[in-house]
Amino acid sequence: MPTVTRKARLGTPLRREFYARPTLDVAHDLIGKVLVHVSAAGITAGVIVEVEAYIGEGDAACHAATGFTGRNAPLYGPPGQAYVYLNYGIHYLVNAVTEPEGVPAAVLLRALEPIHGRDVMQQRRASTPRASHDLCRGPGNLTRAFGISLRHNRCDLTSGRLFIADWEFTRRSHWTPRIGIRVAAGRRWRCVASDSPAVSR
DNA sequence: CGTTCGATGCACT
DNA sequence: GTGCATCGAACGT
Repeated sequence: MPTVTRKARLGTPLRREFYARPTLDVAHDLIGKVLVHVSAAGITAGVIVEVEAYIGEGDAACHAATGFTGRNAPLYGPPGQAYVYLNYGIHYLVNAVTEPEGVPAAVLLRALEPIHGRDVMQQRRASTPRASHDLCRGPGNLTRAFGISLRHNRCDLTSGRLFIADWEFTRRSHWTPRIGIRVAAGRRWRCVASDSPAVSR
């Protein structure tokens, strides 16, 4: 079965030390890694090709810009856990928390290249058939394709059914300004795989 | 091509 | 009450 083959080729989940580093380093190194979700509907996996960094209370676009609140509490928690929230009342967005515990920062996952479970993604996306590179393009689209919701908030990405693992290929990447935000848009904290057809816009 | 705009929930002011 | 780290349909050119 392809399932077994793919799983066997996946590395083990990235360890907590990977996330307990400067956020820009983590963001850069997440390009080319693989997000995996083992769910009842099936296994989905995709190569991370677009991310954005949100760093600290001094970053006006970071949810921690107004200090500790109930919603942004995960940002202050241990690195390597997921921060999931509902955006525009419609879309779930998933982040990987970074930096040592107490430093509110995270990397937003914005796009993936599907490598397994495209049929499951397609079903979750509903509507019309989509090209592979469209299934997980955009932060709201990828959570939908992966079945990620508020249930995954604060879940541990270094163990369990939702995790990020090494992958056998590395990707060339470059930095651009963050997109879709209304403040602090000048910072070039968006990292994309340079040759990917699955990135935004 | 391009731009506008409605849907929709909730944290925060 | 306001404003989103969005998406896609519906327009206009």
